[in-house]
Amino acid sequence: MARRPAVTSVQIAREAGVAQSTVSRVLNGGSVAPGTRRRVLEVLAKYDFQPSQAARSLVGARSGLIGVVIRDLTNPFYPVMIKAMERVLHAQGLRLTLVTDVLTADEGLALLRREGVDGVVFTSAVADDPLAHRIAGHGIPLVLCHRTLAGFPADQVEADNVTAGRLAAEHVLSLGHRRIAMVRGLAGASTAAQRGRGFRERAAEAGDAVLTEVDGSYDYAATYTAVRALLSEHSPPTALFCQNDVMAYAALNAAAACGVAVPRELSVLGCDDVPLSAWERIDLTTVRQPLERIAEVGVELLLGRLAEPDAPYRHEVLPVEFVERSTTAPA
Amino acid sequence: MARRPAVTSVQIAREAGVAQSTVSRVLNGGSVAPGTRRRVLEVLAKYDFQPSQAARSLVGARSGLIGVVIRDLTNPFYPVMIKAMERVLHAQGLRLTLVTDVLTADEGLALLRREGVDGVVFTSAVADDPLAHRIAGHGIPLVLCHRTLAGFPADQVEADNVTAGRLAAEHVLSLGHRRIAMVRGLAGASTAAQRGRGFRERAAEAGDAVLTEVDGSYDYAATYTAVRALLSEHSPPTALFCQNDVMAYAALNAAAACGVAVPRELSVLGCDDVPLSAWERIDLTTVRQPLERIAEVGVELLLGRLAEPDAPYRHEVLPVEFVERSTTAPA
DNA sequence: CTGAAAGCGCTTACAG
DNA sequence: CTGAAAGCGCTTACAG
Repeated sequence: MARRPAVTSVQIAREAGVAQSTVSRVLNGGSVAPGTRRRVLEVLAKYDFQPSQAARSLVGARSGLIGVVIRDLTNPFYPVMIKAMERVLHAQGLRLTLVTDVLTADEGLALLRREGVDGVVFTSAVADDPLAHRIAGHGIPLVLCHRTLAGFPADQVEADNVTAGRLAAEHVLSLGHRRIAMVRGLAGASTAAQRGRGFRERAAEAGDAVLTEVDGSYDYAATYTAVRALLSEHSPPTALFCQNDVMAYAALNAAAACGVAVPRELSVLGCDDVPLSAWERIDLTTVRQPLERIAEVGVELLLGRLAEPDAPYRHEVLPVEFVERSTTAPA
Repeated sequence: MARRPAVTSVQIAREAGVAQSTVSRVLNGGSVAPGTRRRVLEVLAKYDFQPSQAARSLVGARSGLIGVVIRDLTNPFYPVMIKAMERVLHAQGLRLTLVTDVLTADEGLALLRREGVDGVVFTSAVADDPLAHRIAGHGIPLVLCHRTLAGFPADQVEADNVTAGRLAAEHVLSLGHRRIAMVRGLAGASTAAQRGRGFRERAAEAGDAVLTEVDGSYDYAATYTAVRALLSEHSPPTALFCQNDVMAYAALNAAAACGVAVPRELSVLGCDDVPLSAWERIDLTTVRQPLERIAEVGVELLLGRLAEPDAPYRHEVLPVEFVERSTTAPA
């Protein structure tokens, strides 16, 4: 079996002629005489010794494992975030365990508990999220990252999504569009609520804009269908704000399928600025949120929390930036 | 600390009035009298007990953890595979730990050993891969999945990549193209070698085709640059076969950047058929390999190996399928 | 600085 | 069917 380690700290100790606890000390940076340390290090190197994580986390105060809860790994958004988190965690000698939507909330929680994660970065919160509450209820430190929950007792980090929505509306209005539509993200997601609010408020300020809303739920297929229906109505909108990039891709493709020219007949805007959006074939006008930075801050907040469990909660709001590309044009 | 479980099997045992070993038996399906089992189950449910994985894998024969070695998570290829693997593993009560290119080979190996993985699904093999050899060298069962290594002592599963290359060449030739280019994948990757071979052989059979090759290393940026250079030569090719879809996207975007019309001036073909390729905005002619099936078979081979360590090695080759879309046209 | 010992929470023979 | 005990490989006080 692969499981049982080929060599344990006891054997290292024997060969180095010291006690097992001494091996443990050189491994964990305890006080050891230079000569002893050198001798142990040699044997350690000889066998390329790797201490068993299972034993370590069974006895130690920490497992060194951080749970990361995401939704759909195939949304190009998440790989970017995960990679950024992995980098920060790895620099601290920590590992990451992924909980995706392949698991139910119950299964995800059970997993995080069985694994004994030190904390959780939660990226997929929705209003009254049962999983977020239950994780916290089990006393597992967590931070809300990317999507937040008002009043939730935890550190939180998100983009300035209200401004993102306002910037999108601003652009659409300045191009002269007045028949406007918005594809909403997932009900209950703070990003959807905030982007929607910013867009609506700014659109209302114009006075003469007509805003239609349809549901996309941050889902490609649902959006594709919804936008095809929208575009075949009597007087379709001339501009369409999608609350994230993936829905904007669906809209772009739906428009192509309907023979609606972008941006000549329809302007399309997204929100996120995933790398894909900069491709010439897509070239999506969107609002950039600092994806990697959000992920990094999420992890940093969690590590800070683990270091100082009683510090006051922090809530970071990161700036967004409008990115004009070629899917938008004057009405 | 989150780490220390709120309730352990000893406490469950006490409350149920049985020995701790009895709790273990109902947890693991040992023989227990119906009445006793019911009583224990009740207490288990009352606390929603979750046994510590650390303790379990420390003492048990298996950790229940499978390592999955991939390269770049941001290649849309991998999320699809990982999701498929997660599903199969989850159905067996197993978990997955990801090793990506955020880690060096040394770090990846150390991680897999410390974690005590029961086995590894290796998807990123290159010729003489040091990591694959070293994993095997440590006695950790592994299967080569998606990319293979001739003569490597392990179960292997891959697509019929030689045929994939042939099908691509066949299509290009039948459209009348004779000035042809191929963007090669990563040197040392079996997929690149096989797809290249199939394409070259079939192209050679035409007798009058001129084939140029450039390096893309399965990398978006490298391919983008290489294709821009290629398209600005005196007599650029009229058809371009990219050994995977990501490189084809780079080619499509590079062509757009150069003002080269696809498919009128340049036909572009990929290989993989990632979901993205079906988008109207991309609509890439490509050769489909059964992504999810490859992932599933990879996991199944590994589980089979764990069940029967001495079975003869299996080598599965899964069929591919040509998918004509709109990025190719007659010369 | 270093060793002997306890103990983390389980699974697995071993008795009965 | 069930309990008592050993032991997995470590970390962490506790002595010396």
